Amino acid sequence: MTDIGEVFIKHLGLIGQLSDEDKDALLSIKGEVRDLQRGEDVLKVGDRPSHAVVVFNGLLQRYTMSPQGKRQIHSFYLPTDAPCLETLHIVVMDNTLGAVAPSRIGLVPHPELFRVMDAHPKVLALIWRETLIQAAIFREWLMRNSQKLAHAQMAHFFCEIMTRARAAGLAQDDTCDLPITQEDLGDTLGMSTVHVNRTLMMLRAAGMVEFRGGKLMALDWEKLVEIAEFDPTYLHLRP
Amino acid sequence: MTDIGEVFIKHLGLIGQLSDEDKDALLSIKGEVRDLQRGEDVLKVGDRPSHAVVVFNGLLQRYTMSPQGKRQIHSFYLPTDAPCLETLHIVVMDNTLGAVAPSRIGLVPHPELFRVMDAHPKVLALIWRETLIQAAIFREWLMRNSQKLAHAQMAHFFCEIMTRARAAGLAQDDTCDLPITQEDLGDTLGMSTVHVNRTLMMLRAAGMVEFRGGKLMALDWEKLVEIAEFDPTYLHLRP
DNA sequence: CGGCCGGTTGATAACGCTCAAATGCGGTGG
DNA sequence: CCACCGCATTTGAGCGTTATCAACCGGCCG
Repeated sequence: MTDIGEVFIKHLGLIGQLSDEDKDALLSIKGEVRDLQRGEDVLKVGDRPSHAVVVFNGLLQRYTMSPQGKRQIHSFYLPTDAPCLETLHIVVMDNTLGAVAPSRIGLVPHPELFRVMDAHPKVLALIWRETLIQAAIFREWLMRNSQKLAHAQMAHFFCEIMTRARAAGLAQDDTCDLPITQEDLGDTLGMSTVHVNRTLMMLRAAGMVEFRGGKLMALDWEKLVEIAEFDPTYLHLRP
Repeated sequence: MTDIGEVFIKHLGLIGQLSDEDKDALLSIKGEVRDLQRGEDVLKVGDRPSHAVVVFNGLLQRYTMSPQGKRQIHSFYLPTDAPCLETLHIVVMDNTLGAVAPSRIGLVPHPELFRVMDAHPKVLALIWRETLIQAAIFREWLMRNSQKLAHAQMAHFFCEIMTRARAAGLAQDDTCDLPITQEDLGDTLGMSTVHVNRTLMMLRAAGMVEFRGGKLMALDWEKLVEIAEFDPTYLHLRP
């Protein structure tokens, strides 16, 4: 599936309702399809983008690098997610969007989006809403990384990914793809690779979760949610 | 100054340009003025707000409480800031907005804002932009709390507050108000009160910054910026 | 004057980092 | 098919940062 409109319909449908006219308008959106290799960046710090992005498959990351070369990952974008909608109103990128795994994306020209939003207020409202939900996720990550212990942090992250994957129809049973390394996980949670490894083994030994070879398996979802104190409200998904 | 329109003009003026017509429209906004005591909340978790907020004076905080009663502060709002614009498109509050210090605020009915935004696309664009800048700040806080050492974290926070206060015309020389306790600071940076105290004394002893009695004084701004690795780009202020 | 809140100080322990090395594993070339 | 290489994961040991607990100080307000 490489139709930008379809992805928007699916993604925005998770957080609100679209009329048939809105959907038709979204389907009229034209953009460029592009393949990315692992580690390749699309939008970089300082860029003035003229496109937003949608993810067809693979996995994207949003991150910043500190002067000493430390990376902080701010978000992951699963297939059907639409990163960088904020570029519609933020001129200069203060972070970088890239592929963590080989990915296929769509580049959506801003004018196309403005055209649809101008004629369809509900689409504008939902796209705005999507950017606000991203902000809510940043807040949750701030809380998670600031005050949870390593194992609870990690459990919380896994809960979020699994919940989002399920909502997007990307999970089978209690399994979903998460093609990242332990180093990526460390740069997400703000902990060293060594500690990521040890924490991961604890969760594994406790029979809660298996994360290996880019696959995430929730072996005991209830327990995972419990130690993570995971409450999905902040994702603002439609019930 | 308790005119909501004037505050919006000032605040949005920091991040973009408004035409005279836009300004007139903003001045037509009517809302309720309210005084808050220290510790009083305006919008709570689970609320479905019908108003946004502007700060006339004092200081507001946005925060969440963990099940064990740990507080994470996500933002501070200085006078002229407009918190909770995101309630325009996010139905349910997943966090709480309250006063850290005695404050005077304006409650801005959503319909008033929609009325102005419908007729003035530039106002809509700037309000949207404002919510996106909030998100950029959350990202920076995530990075700060995840990978900086205590003293660098604190320096970074002080740099941000000072920069925002200066931009809003709230600072004299290298001094501005910051009416929070060391405990508040701890709940912001995700560290214990004891450690806040010790870190604060280090910065003080190093002659970089003085924070006492609700006043923040940058004694050596250059050095503060240096150890914080502070780069104000993420605030997206107009040059 | 007494109480309360915020700030300060000390001692101890937990958590997570760093450095360093070893293991496993998939892919490539001989 | 095997040897080798590079990358990710795993393991060990020692250290540093920060948390926790507890007590004390000092100012402000009733």
